[in-house]
Amino acid sequence: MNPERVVTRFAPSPTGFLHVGGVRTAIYAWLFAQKYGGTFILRIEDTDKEREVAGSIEHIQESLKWLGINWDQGPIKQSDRLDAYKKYARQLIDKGLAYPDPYTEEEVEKFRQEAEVQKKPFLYREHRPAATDAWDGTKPLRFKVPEIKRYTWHDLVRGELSAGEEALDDFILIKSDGYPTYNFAHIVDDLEMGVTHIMRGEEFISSTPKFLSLYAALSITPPQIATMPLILGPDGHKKLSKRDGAKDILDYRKEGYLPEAMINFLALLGWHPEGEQEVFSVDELVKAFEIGRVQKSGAKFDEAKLLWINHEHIKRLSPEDFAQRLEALSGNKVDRALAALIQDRAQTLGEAAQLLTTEFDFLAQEPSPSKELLLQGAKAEAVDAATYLAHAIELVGSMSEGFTAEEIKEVIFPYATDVGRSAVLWPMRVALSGKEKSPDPFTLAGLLGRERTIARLSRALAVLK
RNA sequence: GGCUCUAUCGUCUAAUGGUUAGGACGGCGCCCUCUCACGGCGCAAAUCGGGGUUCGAAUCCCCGUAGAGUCACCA
Repeated sequence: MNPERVVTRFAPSPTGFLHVGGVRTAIYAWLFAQKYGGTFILRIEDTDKEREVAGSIEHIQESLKWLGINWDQGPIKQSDRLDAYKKYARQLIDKGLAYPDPYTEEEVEKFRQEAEVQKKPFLYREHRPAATDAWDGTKPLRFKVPEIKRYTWHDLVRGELSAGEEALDDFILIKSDGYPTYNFAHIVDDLEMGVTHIMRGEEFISSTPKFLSLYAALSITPPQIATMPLILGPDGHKKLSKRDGAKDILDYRKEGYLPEAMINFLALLGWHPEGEQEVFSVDELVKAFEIGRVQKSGAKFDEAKLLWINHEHIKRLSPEDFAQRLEALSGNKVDRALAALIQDRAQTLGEAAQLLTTEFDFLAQEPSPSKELLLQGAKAEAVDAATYLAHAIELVGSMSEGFTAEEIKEVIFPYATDVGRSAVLWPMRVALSGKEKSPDPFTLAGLLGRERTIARLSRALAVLK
């Protein structure tokens, strides 16, 4: 493959947000272009003004930017290119391969219903008018399929594919509102933009013969086609849709998923390189990506595995990077020492941010643990626990040098091991954190510093007595 | 209904004619351990069914079955 020639594109329609299905198609097209040093184009297929949702284009761009999927060209809007479509439509008319549809929408709808009643596929070409007027732009312009035959083609993922004559029809090129259909516009655009490889979902397999007949009519060599498997919803076998709980990809950002984790997860949902590696950096994915290893069958979207991959990526972040991302998400300044404590514990940044205000608020809040809590896991009577705690306070108080977790452990641990670890460490830890669950007492003491440690321990001692 | 695609543990997948069918997630158990989390170790768990081809089939072929896609002035 000539690396200079690879041009791929992602061509969403601006009908709302991007969900994981669309994003994965974008990822594959982008990875492929990256791998071969090619060009990746963002094209907006806004030829259906009815379905267009305001703000979608910005939203789509923001989503791609968050993921780090950068485009080399675009966004190119199809609505800005109506002249180009007219030009090619004119070519087809001149060749006698396009004609205005004389029927009303109701009449066509009647044909369709008749076909359905007869349990036959609807084919407009069976009602193709014998003669038509010149196209004046007020009627839909239809393609006149020049040759009804079986088409066979090669798909980069599926191999040889073919479809019979039922897949060919006189489809609409230009709608009565002057906008082209997807079927026509994407072919013109891919040609003019020099697209070499098309990645798209399997819903387009059955219309591929239509495209191939149009390529032939325009004397174009079609680009390489790679059909992506569907992403299915978590329950059942249906294609993932907004109704099935498909979320806006930017919702994942809000919840504290890392973009690199998202890319890692989606890339592996329907593709896997050789070997058993599961966690990949984006660079590694680019290097490893092979279009031929894309899966043929659909994959269920498994939130649990996404969570796991996100956690893996969080753990691999530098502590400073983690803290900064946490700050970006929460909008608050984050204590670096606390951040270091929760980096291994939180599966998402959102969970991390929450930990900071709940389980890990012991730096800000003065704990006042009850006697019950102080003894809960201590395996010791109150009197004994009090004695041990008093001794622990003495030990800590006698430390003249540094006050790090390691040094505190050196002082306390031998004693605790001697008289019973749970009897010493549990009350001590609860005294410092006020929580049933928390990091170990040495870490806590190191964070709190000598004065606050002694204050908290003393307060707990009073409660025990 | 026509046309078309797909089919390995619950899930994501590896094995492109020869493996005790491998890994990961999730589940369960054990270890580490004052608790929680992290970490380590282990267990259960699959080739949709039936025919062929072959010394040998998850892999190739055929027939079923199941699921999916499509048959728009949507993409």
